Amino acid sequence: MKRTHSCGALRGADVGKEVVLFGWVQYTRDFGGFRFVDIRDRDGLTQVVFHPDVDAAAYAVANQMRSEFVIGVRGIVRDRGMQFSKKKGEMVSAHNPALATGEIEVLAHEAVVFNRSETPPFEIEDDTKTGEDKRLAYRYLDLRRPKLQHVLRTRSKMNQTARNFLYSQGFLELETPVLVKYTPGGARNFLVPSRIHAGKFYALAESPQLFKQLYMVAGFDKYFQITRCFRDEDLRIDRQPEFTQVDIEMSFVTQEDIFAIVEGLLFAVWEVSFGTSLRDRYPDGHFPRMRFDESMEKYGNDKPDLRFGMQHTDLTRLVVEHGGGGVPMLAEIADAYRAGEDRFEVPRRIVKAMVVPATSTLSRAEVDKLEEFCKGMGAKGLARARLADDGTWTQSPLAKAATPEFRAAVNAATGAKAGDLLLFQFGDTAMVHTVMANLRLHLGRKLGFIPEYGTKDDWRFLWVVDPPLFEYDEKENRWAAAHHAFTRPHDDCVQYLESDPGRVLCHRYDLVLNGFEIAGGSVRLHDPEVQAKVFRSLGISDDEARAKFGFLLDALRYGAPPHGGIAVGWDRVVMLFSGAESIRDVVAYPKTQKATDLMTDAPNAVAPAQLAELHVRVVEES
RNA sequence: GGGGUGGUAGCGAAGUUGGUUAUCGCGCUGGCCUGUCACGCCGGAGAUCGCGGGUUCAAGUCCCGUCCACCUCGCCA
Repeated sequence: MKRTHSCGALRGADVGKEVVLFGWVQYTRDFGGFRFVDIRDRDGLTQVVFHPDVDAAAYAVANQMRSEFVIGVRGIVRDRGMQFSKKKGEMVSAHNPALATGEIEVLAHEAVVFNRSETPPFEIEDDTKTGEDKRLAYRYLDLRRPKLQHVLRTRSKMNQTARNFLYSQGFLELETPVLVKYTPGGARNFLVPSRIHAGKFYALAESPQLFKQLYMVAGFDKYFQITRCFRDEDLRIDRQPEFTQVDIEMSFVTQEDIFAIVEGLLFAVWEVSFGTSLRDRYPDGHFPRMRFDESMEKYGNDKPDLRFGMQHTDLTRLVVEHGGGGVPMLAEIADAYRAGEDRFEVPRRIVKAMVVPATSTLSRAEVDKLEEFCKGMGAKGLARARLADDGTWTQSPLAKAATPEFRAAVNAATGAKAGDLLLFQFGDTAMVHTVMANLRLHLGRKLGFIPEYGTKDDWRFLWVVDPPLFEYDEKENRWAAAHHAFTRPHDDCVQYLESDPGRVLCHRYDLVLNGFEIAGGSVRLHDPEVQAKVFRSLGISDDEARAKFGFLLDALRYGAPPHGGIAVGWDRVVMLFSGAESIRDVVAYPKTQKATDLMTDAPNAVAPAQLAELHVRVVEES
């Protein structure tokens, strides 16, 4: 037998043809005298009829068939036609409109079982309720489900589209090493011991960052790569320890040129994923932009989900003006600002609020649960106030202390109306941002403004631009590079590099989609003088810089072109475009949240001899 | 490392204030059935209730510890 069609191919027009189908048994339905077998492959499902009057041998084979057996069938395509339904007592159409092949069936003249299957640990069907851990342990069975087949096929098409698009724009697909030198800072690296060099290690590349810049120095002008990156950090719903980036770097470009390429790329990929044009939503072909500081102020993070409102209001200045408004804990913050211990340019402590609309009634118990939710993220509590008709606050520990002037000012600043619920956070800036950002998302889901996962067919792309070059490391008590030390500062900020590092903005950009960062990059710093200033701000001496990044600094002195680039988090794009619940649903063989592989049981211990060869000794922790 | 949710036949779930044969659906299996398509009908097998301690006359249920999965903070330039 030689296969003639896939299991999703046959239609009414094929009636009368002799065909051969290969595939897996999806369901069997036995009627005593004859038997239906649904045969499945990656293309679809076809109903096969086995009847002893047509071929007794084939019918006998069919009686052996069970779920997931691998079979071959030769037979004639025929229209399902009208059939007498015993249940309904009349002639009815036997067509199945739910099935692409539902007009026809194959009347079997010959059948073969290529391989039997043990009863699978779970059924191969799309609306599976089987737990993810079970499915990961039998991933090869899970991947048989049409849903996952579809995701991986779409992913394949998206890869092809990305390649075609970037080739069409003059890019070269160039490779970079995975085994690289360890460089400190940034994400934790996986380390690979060297057998040849006792006591020395490679790192798995967390990104091709340095090598793609060296390609620019080497004159390749436009580089891209669909590449695997490795980071030994804790996992999340959108993070895997190994993940795929569409990595891009270009010479002689501005930020605008890079945006245009990524927009073009995503418009093209969107089209093959959805069969529609993103121009329906973004007619000029560009995504909107927001400054980093605006994003932080209104959304508490640098990846705002724009599908709903409930923006934050920064009340810090207002609190300072009102001397705390009568509330002791706020007065403490106000005093610190007035005494100059805190300053607005680089605030260490802030006060923020958000409004939960009156239409979204939250019970007292629910708000108490929200408070626990906040405490889990480091908040001391969750101050709240419900607005009465006259603007006074009820259900609030602040109600008595707050002065009427302060209360009115807060109501005005936040735009809160009668019945609305005000939620407050104050204290350490990073904590307040984290808590408020997650609170907003949590409420957004709880109140039904956004779904638990997926998009609800609402797509909000956004470039977040002009972030600070440095952020202050409270633990180390010094300035650190927010992205990396080779990001180009804004020209009008260079003057502050050494005097006031916190004010320096830079040419870094992230592309955000519905609250997920799907791409990030920067225009690189290629001016050695400015580079030296950046290192000085970071407290990195010339010697240190040379030890860490010597090869790159050398390269930049041999005629480095101005250049910049970006990396697209490909798994996240596939996840969002395919409506998957997590990144694991778009990675064929993913790791668990503890970075294990439930199917292969990686990572595992190895034999002492193997360790000895690598000059590695394992130390038992006490 | 912190906060949270869950773990009961192969799979998904129920299990009351602790009470003696641990329930249901799917799957599996035997039988019947000539138009189903998640076929239907009748019967059957299948569980050390994640694991280890403890309290109790008695623990799936209460307590302590621990493992696994998931969400999240920290972390992820």
